[in-house]
Amino acid sequence: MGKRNITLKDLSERLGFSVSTISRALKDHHDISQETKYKVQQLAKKLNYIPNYSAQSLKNSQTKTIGVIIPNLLLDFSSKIINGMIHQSRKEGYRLVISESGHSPDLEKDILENMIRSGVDGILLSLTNNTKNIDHVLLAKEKCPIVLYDKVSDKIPCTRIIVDNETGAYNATKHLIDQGRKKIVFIKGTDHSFNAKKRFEGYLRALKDRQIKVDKNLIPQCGTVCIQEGTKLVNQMISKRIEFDAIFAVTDDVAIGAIKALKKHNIIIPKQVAVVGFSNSKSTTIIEPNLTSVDQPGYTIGIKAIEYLLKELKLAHQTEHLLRTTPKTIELKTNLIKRESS
Amino acid sequence: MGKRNITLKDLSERLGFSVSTISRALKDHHDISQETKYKVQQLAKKLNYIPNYSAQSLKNSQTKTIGVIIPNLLLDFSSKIINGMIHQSRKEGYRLVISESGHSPDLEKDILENMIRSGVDGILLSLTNNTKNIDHVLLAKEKCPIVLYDKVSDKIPCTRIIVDNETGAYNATKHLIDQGRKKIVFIKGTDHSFNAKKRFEGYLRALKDRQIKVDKNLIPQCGTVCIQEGTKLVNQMISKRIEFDAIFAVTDDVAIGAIKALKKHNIIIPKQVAVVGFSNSKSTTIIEPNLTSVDQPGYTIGIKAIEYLLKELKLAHQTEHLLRTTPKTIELKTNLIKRESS
DNA sequence: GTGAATTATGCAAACGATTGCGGGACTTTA
DNA sequence: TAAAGTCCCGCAATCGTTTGCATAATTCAC
Repeated sequence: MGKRNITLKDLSERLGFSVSTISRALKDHHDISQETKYKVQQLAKKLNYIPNYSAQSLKNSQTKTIGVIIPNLLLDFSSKIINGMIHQSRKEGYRLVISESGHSPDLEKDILENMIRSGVDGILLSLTNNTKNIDHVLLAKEKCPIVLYDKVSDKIPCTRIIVDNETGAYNATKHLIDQGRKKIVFIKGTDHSFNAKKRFEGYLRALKDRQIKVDKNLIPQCGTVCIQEGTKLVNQMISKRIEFDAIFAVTDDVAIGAIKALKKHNIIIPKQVAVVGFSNSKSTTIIEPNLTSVDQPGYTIGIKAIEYLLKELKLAHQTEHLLRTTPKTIELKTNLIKRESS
Repeated sequence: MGKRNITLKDLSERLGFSVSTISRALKDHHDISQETKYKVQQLAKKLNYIPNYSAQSLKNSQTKTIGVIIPNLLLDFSSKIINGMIHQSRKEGYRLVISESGHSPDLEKDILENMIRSGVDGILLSLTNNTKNIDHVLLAKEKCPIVLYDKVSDKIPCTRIIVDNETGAYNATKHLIDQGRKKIVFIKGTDHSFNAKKRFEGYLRALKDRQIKVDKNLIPQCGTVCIQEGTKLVNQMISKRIEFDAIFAVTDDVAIGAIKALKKHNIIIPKQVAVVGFSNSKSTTIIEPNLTSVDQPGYTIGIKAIEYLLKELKLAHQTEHLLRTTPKTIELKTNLIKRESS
């Protein structure tokens, strides 16, 4: 602004070449002579020519932008994922348009539609905890490639980038069992969360492996997944005089809430009760005792999500239409970080 | 895309109207008869017509997207800011392209240029802690409106959205003084950080107001601003047998590091030493004792940043060129949250 | 020295939407 | 009945870039 941006036409007028020659010269087309290329490229540099993105998008019908939908940005884990996406997309020459659904399915739907209207080449989607109806996703999928990450659903036939929640939870539980813990509480997440379900399955498998029988009293369930809820549930168990020697919580926040409750009742961690969380968020090293937790490779999720989406974009671009590749599921390994709480 | 997107031309062919009539009918132009409008709008809805963003951008020479550059996403405060931006921009019909500079001036410069190439209408910029040379920003400012937020510089003549760091620090320090604390440590941030400087000034003013003289021994300085650094500095002071009865840290992380050091030395908080941080991050309620901290309205910063940038965009659009409005500085109030640590 | 191949460039349509201008059909006014 | 006004609508240019095709100039082979 100030003054208008330089265009191909400007260059063409200054140099006496046609616009098409300028265009080709700038992209080193073999039809153009070295001399001409040189002149054009020099002038372009001198005048700081910047190709008009919109015009290119219009012509090439690709916007080089990727939409990202995330339920909650205010989590360490989310930031890590976004970070990976930012870095990888930058490397690949794509822009990222990021929006937050705040765990509202309606907003999710709206954002999805909006992104498609505003012309993104593809979308990275992590579902709301409350997304039950998935029609809007299926519909969106008809218009542009979608890759699911972290919070996924097996009802949506898209490539999925997730962590191996089941094995992560299995290892965490086994870690507790190996210490001789027998009465291991599992604080469950909400019911229709894919991840929460997998973590529960991991817990169950570990118990089964070691022939510990499942005690429903030891498996309270969160309404919302947060610190307060962890505290509340553990308080309840204590006041019901339910006995336990370990707690594995579906989430770090819940685990931290649990720790707070235990400390309030002067229960010694990890001597009397060991605690393990899930996510390895920053808080794990701030709470005392430091919380053992299952680390999820958020940054890598971000990277992979971009990678796989771009693969699909390239395929779609070659074949000139959305193809129904059999969706893959990429499961990333978790890593149990042992700390003072266990 | 399976099948091509519907265009105005498609509608025009189906209905027998010209493309221009279709265009006008869709935007409720008064030149078009009710009947025609109805027909067009019906068919558009039925076929799910989506105007081509790139074409509109090209024609209107505005992309309806805003670039956001942030030094570090992995902070509660950053997430809050981004959140505010996301919500406000959405409300105003703008998209957000977000990138992270990782506190690298080179990357900052590169991202800035890239955003301008890729055609954003305006940019929201929070500077790197290491940005000394600001030429790239001034240069970018010639091409598109920039609003600075949070980490700003007074050398750049742009509108600034910041919190009132000085008053925040002043109040925090006064709070400590009011409790009878006399030997108040201030753990300083890096030297050329605008915010850190202001916080230090607030600290100094409070001391001056209460006629406490400044003791350089009580003002250690961070290399990098993090937990470890806080611990290290406090450990040093203790081993040097420097006496103090309160610590005000430039950042929550530093304050948390300080608390860890104090606890390790069995110093009772807040009885022997009170601690106050800055930012009111999530960790403040996880560390024990809970940390008193200066709350910064991150979400509001995000909102305001978008608001003021859009104001400038509208002005620029009216006057058809970048105008040098005298840049305003919007200072948002902070709020001291008192907790157990003081 | 003629035809073919190569090299370098320009023409013009296309991408999809917007908009100033012009004009036909119809109604109103004097 | 002629002039003026109103209402609807289409033509065509435009935004900046890309690209298939045509064309002109030059070179090569025989």
